[in-house]
Amino acid sequence: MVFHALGDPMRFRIVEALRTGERAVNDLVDKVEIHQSGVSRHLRILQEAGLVQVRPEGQKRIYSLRPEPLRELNAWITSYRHFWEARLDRFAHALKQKQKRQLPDKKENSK
Amino acid sequence: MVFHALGDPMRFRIVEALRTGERAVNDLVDKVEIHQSGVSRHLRILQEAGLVQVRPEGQKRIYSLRPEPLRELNAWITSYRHFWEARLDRFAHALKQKQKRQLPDKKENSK
DNA sequence: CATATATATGCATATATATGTATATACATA
DNA sequence: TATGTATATACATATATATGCATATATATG
Repeated sequence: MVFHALGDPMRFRIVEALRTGERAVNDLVDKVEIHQSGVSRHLRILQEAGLVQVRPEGQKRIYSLRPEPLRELNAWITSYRHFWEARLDRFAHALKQKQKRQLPDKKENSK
Repeated sequence: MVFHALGDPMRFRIVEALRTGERAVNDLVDKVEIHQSGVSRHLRILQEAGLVQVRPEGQKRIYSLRPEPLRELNAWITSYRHFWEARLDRFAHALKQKQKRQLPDKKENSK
């Protein structure tokens, strides 16, 4: 749901625009060059994905980011970290071989 | 591009299936319940997004994850971390007040 | 209350997307 | 070479999506 919401370029731009702080709808319209109705609909989708929240202020409606889904996204991507490191190892192997000579036998419990 | 690629539920499942290691197309077909042609097309899209790579092995084609876009995704989400922490501070405030009493004046350079 | 401002939504439409079926392509093997 | 296996792709189609326009709704202000 979050990936889908961020998958649209316009919505991504809106999220990036909200990065620096809360914004009224028309402020966002000025940034992304689509019609106001489109921005409102994108905001709706972002809201349904939990990525933004609204706060009325007079006749304006102030949108801001909700950290929760971003935190979850971070958790998800973090769960792949071992995978990156495993990949890096391929290239880091030679380097480690070098290091072994510097630090002869440093707790080598991995196969 | 990466968000869009991961935004489709089937492609997300394929990525998750590749998490544990490389897989031939038919292995993936067994996991996600769509037709083989669909899986091939999703793999194409994932490949265009840089998320997977292929390696031929006999008549099979072995797909595996490419760490690079995931690393970039991590970099992107990390750039929002200060934002999360700012939000967390609202709730962490009371806790910090408590801690202050335990550790009276610990280098309080923040405003 | 009339009018202006800010935002959301119904409608129409063009485009994108996901999917299955059938088929092409590539490789292996008898 | 003929056949089987594995995968990709052309085609058709149903559905989703993004967008603008017009309008409804809500709030502020004269």
